[in-house]
Amino acid sequence: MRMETRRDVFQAIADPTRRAIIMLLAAGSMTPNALAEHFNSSRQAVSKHLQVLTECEVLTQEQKGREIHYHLNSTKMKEIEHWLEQFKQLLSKRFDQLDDVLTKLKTNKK
Amino acid sequence: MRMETRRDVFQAIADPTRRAIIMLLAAGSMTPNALAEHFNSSRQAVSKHLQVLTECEVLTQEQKGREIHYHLNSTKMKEIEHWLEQFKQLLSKRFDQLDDVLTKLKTNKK
DNA sequence: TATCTTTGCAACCATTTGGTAGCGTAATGA
DNA sequence: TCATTACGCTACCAAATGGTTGCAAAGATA
Repeated sequence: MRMETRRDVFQAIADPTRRAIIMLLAAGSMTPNALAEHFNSSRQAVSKHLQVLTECEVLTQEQKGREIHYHLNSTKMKEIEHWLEQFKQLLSKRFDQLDDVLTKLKTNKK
Repeated sequence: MRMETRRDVFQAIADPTRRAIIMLLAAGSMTPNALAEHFNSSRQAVSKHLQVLTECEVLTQEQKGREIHYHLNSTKMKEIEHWLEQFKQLLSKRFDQLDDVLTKLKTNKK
């Protein structure tokens, strides 16, 4: 029973196709059709992923006539970076504590 | 029509509860019951997440009597880091190209 | 030994996901 | 003007997800 649809960067990068789309858009903005050509999946399938990515605010749309150009909002990706940073800090803290324990054992042995 | 169950680090961190579990385990190994106390969800729900995380090889189990201690395989997290690194490189490349264009425009104006 | 505790596992359920097919609309181009 | 193209949107489908309840196994404890 999920309360609400979770739409965050972490969900954005959960799907391999979406990760590929992000990578392609990191190289430059593209239209759905141009993107779809890079995949086996249909235009609609890619379009759905683009929708998800837009909801996650990883992408922004720019209408140009009948074409829509999708741009990457690279700042959103920093959330992942930030989370990883916190994770690494927790890890290093743990190893610091382990160091403490080892140091104490040493001094006790003296 | 999904071909196979996707089980990778990216799917592991897609769920907020799983991200929290990873954070807790970054501080030190724990049993399912101890973990479940940190959440509103039931032991079984947490256990399911642990199962997913184990399948993703983000966690390893260690049986100690009737208790099971879950440990973090922090090396798996490097996959995320690696992906982010690639992403950033692509981004910077794009900006380099933009720089090229700007430089050329400058020289043309001369 | 009998009982409690920790845990995995299977069954089940509602919702979400990733995908397809088809329709409507608006812009482009002959 | 008429055909084509690019796209969003809806409806639909099978599989996956996140969650629950209940049960069984095996270790701890009295």
